[in-house]
Amino acid sequence: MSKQAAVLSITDLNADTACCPPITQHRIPAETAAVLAPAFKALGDPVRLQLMSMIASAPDGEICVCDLTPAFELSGPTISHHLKTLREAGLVDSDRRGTWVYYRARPGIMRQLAALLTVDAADPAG
Amino acid sequence: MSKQAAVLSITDLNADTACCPPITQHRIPAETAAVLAPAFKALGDPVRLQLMSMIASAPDGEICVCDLTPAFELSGPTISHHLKTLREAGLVDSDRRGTWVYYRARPGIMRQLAALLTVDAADPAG
DNA sequence: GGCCTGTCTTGACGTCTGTCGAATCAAACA
DNA sequence: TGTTTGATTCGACAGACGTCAAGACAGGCC
Repeated sequence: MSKQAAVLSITDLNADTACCPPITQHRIPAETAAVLAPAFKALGDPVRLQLMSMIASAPDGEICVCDLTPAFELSGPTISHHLKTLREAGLVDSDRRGTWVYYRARPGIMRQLAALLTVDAADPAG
Repeated sequence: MSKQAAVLSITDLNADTACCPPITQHRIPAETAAVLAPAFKALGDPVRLQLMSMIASAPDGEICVCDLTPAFELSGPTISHHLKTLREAGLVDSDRRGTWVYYRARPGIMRQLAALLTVDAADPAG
């Protein structure tokens, strides 16, 4: 998969190297925006943001759905739906182990999003 | 404005000091998620993400709406609507100067969001 | 095998969002 | 003052989203 490809994918976003410079430095191409926006969108719901933080801050690097669901006053299917959204956005990975399903954060894409929002001290915007 | 207030506001998000540790370190409280999620949500649309990058990377730190609108194949009202969304999320500031309206990025909240997504090398998730 | 527990999928419903055309507001200029 | 140009607001509509109830599936235990 060449780095020069015009169209990015979730795979690229989870790579170790940054896919894009901060938005304070260059305008994002439409193709890049189309790939990155869903990730931000997935974090744009309070429930999913909390879910994401619970998963990302889990002591063992992963957390059981059975620990996530009771933390909200929402039905099981609703939590499952939100987790699916996070999964499809490439933010988390799931893994069934026996009866329970465990979720794990994907640090690569989180780094990409953080890098994109980086504000350099010397930026005009700063 | 005390730092211990349970409820945050957009003002807090634009402060220079970080309001919250990275989500890889602590679970986000519901109140914090409720304040931060709209900012991510605002960035969750490809058009708004491009608008934000055009504004944040503007050479003079600000950019005229008249330069933003022709960059998209969308009507003026639609661009105006997206800009309003970014404004209400606290991501940009607008400023009318004579005939034209200029938009400027608010680096404070961008830093907050970036800090929230920071993945430390020593994190279990990393 | 049969049952139970836990999770995910499906279908449905009300609400929110993105988009546009028309109207409105603000500033400059003749 | 009246006209022109630029940006926002209003009203409307199709499509997407968040939520739940009901059903289906996977795995463990008797």
